[in-house]
Amino acid sequence: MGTKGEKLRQRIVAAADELFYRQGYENTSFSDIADAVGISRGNFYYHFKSKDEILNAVINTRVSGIDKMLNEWNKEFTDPRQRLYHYIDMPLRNQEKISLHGCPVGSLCTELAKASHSMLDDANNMFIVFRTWLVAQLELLGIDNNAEQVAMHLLARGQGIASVANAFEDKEFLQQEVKQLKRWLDDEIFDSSH
Amino acid sequence: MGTKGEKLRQRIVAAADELFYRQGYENTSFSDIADAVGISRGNFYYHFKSKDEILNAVINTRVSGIDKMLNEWNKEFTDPRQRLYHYIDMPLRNQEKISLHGCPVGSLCTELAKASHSMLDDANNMFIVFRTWLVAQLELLGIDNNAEQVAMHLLARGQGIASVANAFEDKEFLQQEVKQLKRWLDDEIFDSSH
DNA sequence: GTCTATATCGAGATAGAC
DNA sequence: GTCTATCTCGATATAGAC
Repeated sequence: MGTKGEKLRQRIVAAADELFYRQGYENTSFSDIADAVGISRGNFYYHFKSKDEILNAVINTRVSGIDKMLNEWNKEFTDPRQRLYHYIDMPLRNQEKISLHGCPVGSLCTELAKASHSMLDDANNMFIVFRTWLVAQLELLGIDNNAEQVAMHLLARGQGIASVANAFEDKEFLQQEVKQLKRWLDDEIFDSSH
Repeated sequence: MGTKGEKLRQRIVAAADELFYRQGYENTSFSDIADAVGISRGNFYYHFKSKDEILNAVINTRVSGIDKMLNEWNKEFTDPRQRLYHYIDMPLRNQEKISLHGCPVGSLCTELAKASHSMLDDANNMFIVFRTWLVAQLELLGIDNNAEQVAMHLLARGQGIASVANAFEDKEFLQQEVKQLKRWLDDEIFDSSH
């Protein structure tokens, strides 16, 4: 509500978000987050009663952050093709972080899946927001028989690029693959739609 | 050396291998492994002095297991194309496990990368064994200018399929994507090579 | 070799002073 | 609201009996 407490809460979530991305959820302790924010562990529990609670807050922040970003893309680009190019270029714009820490969406889902964590379903919403947006762009281009399938394919291609670029810490590979994915979009999607 | 101790050691590694795949490395405790094998925690330390040591053993087992599997494929299929089809079909053959636990190669590398674990380089050898084999098959088909790049592309496609299938626990998606990847191989690689 | 303690540490979580 | 203890638990790891 604009109070000082709310702002601190946001700072905690932001710090946790960054640490979960860099170190993973389970590798990040309350001490890590508290240290990053500059508060004590005890104070931490005033704002979040459990680790699941902060994970939930981080996921919600990421989901709404993705949603906000896509809305900005919609304003920035009127042509659905440009929007899709911009999506595909995303790994390129974040190549430094991705080669170091993978995709923030996929690596969290992978971690939660391994842990059989109940919040995997919530984390999947990060994917779903992207997918919904992708489907919308594809339908604007007249692709409506298999838009969902193409959208899922684009998600998977991005995950494959991020995973391998991360494992090998290889930015050149990432760049190659983004180029190749753009060609695929040109040949298979854009050409076939008119 | 065929002693009883060696056999128990192998049983420990096999149990750890399975548990690391299902639960992840860090989520698996010595107690988990000891319970699975049916020995005490204390006995465990007679065979492996640290958790890193058992991780190392699991990675080596997986690397040599992959190597052995690929050699068997080489015997089973003489045509490099058949071999590549068989590679691409691998997620299909393991679709149950992959939708539940992801790719055993990629998910371990992702976990070790997040933890900044020094053994990530060793884990990457799992990828490299596959890649080397893929390059060999592609070169047999006369693809030698960009065989490495195509091999890396195939690795990444597999990772994308496994990651998303795992996050959504979606076998249908996995099946669709394998089909699509086969078409890509037909159109982009096989057609262009003659 | 295999076991039962046990040591040690760091994690999540709580209580209560201020 | 924020802090300093403190509790509890489970993990890695060790010691030493058998």
